[in-house]
Amino acid sequence: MTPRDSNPSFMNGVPELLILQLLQQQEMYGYEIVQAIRTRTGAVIAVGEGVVYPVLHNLERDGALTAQRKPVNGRSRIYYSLTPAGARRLSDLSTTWTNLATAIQHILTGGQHAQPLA
Amino acid sequence: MTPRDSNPSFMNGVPELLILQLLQQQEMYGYEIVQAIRTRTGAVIAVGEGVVYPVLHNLERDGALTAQRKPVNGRSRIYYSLTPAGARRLSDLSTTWTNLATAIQHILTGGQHAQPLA
DNA sequence: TTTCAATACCTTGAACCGCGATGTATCATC
DNA sequence: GATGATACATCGCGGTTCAAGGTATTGAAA
Repeated sequence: MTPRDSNPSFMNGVPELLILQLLQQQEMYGYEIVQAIRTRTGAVIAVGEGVVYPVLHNLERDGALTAQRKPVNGRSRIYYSLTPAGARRLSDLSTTWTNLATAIQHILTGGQHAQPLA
Repeated sequence: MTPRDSNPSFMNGVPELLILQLLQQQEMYGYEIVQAIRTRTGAVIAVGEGVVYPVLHNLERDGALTAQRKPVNGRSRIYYSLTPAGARRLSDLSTTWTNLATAIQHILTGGQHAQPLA
């Protein structure tokens, strides 16, 4: 009864988190984001365009991003910027992620005192 | 061509990682693992039995665990132990996870020097 | 000059994982 | 003798992610 908002897996939403974080630092376009994630993580994380573009569309639909089309070098780019709502969303996801990673790290270190991740 | 084994999402397999880690410390049975994860993470992570039992079955099938049935207080428990293969698997997953979490943390901290997670 | 690689956008089908629900059975408690 | 905790198990749903494909422009190579 009452379908309710379905429960996403507790580990999902990382691409969204990364994208929001990147856009908080500077406005970017989709293709740029794909490469930024690849390069800044030393290719440890590589999300494809098939992941990034849908996320961007959803975030824009939800009012977390604004899009602005700009022709550059004869190529059409769509630059995305964080809205205040997007910043809030980033803040929430970031907190959730840190709690999660800390909890996992806690188990991995054998329940001892948490070790720094790096 | 050549169908290949499909690529799991880069964020999956965390329950498996946690279970392997717990079993490395001591042998445990399914129901116990469910609660151990809940309590040791302060309820930040709560995987249900619908997650744990299938993972245990798969790990046993893959030779990463051995199962041993023990009646305790008239209740039948199935205790699982890590095999050497399981220990290797844990080591691999653990490394992968740490790399991943470090990479994400690196982006979250704005590409500066990584901050300790806890 | 045509062909290839890179840029830049996009969608779609399938896979997989995790989730809640559900089911069985035993034990202790009330 | 009903309820709740223990302990096992499975199943279908749904969401995320993935690879693959598609369009179009630019610039370099062949």
